[in-house]
Amino acid sequence: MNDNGENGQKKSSRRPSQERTAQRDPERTRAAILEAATREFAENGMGGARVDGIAERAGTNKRMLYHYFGDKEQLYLRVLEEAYVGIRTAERALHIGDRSPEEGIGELALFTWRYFLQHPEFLSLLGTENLHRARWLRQSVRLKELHSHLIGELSDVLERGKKQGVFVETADPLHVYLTIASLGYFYLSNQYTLSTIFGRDLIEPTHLNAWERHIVHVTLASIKG
Amino acid sequence: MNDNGENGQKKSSRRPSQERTAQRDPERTRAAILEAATREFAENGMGGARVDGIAERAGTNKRMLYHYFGDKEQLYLRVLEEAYVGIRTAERALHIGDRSPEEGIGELALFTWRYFLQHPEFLSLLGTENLHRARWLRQSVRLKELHSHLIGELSDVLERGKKQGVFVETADPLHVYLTIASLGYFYLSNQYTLSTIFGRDLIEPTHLNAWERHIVHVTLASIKG
DNA sequence: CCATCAAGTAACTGTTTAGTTACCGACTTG
DNA sequence: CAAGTCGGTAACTAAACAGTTACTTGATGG
Repeated sequence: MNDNGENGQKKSSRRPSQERTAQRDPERTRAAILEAATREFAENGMGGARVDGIAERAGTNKRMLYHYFGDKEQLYLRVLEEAYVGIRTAERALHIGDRSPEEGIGELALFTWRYFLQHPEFLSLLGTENLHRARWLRQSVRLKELHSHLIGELSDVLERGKKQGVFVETADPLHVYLTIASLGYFYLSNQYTLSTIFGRDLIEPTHLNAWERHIVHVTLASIKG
Repeated sequence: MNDNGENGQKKSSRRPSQERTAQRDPERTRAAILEAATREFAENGMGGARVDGIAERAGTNKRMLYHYFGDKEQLYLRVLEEAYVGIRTAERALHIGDRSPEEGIGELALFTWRYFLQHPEFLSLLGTENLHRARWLRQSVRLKELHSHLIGELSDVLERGKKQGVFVETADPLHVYLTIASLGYFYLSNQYTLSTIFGRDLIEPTHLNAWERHIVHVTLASIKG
């Protein structure tokens, strides 16, 4: 298997790196398990996910999975944490405070919708976690502080809009965020039953674009003064 | 389903009565299994639900479950069908066309929110079914026709509102329904993760009432002309 | 150059699970 | 009342499952 034509270089001052460690690479194995687990949990939920399935997807075996992550539940929690870190990090990079209040809210709505669209596994993990009443999320120490920033930034934007008279005084940051997230989450996560019962393929680009515009419109219409 | 409410009365003048049939009552056993299955599937999803768990909740055993419903998957589909029939039946009884267009839409929004609030198992089943990409719902013959009525009625109300000049011309019946359902579904089905990450108990009556008003407000604000 | 330790494999274990079979007992009917 | 049917019970089976153990391989450093 090792037809790597490179010299077997040893004793370099640096850690054995990429090309050499095609066979043995703890970092990569670990990352592969995490990614495989994300897909397995997203596709099958906590009850339906199979440890063997994750190991196979990751191109390794159960022994490594238990070695790096303890057990199925701890692995699941890591997957969930990573998913939250992913969206909140990307969100922060938006800097919605740098624009006009209306543009800022519009940008947040657009970003959220597109992030949901590109990360169906995130929506799925949220659904699974809520089915279990946030049983694992509640145990997470890392995630609580991750979210105060979002509400804080959103709150600033709304305040500015209120002072400028473009937003109503009753506009609430949590309500605004929940509105944006609701409209994106439901449409995408329930697209399968909705498409079936209403006989319209919701994932078609035309409908997708119409709903994107709808989200921005509804969000702004609900707070405009 | 079987509208024969009482137990099967025979041509004999003396009917097998309550105390007699405490031991044997096919209708009740069947109904008990269906209700137990609804709870088990809602709480644990398809992958997490246990056939033994359903039998135990129903106060019977697996043999009866397989006798009446075939297997786990068919039982699940029956549960899902009944859940849809439940909401669509109650919805129909609203007769939103009997009021002014604005009141009609407002009533639909209120009804949907309150139904979701009182039937968390329905939301949970939807989530499970969508996790599996409507794999079982797609097989259902009964459910397709159930939903054309909703869109039809909603469409009439919107048309009337447009003619009266209270709704914008671009208002779309599916979008209106999706807006209402989105805002209710996300808030309730994701209440556990949301309450955790935002540190606010969303199920508290104060917040519940605020969100109810918000849904009606947002829905109408998005279509008012 | 060999002792050591970490990465990795694969077979195994005890338990849980969906689904089945053998049987029971009450009621109906010919 | 014999025979059959239907509602119901409980023990069983084969497969799947999460988690473990015994082992191999290969790099490193004394």
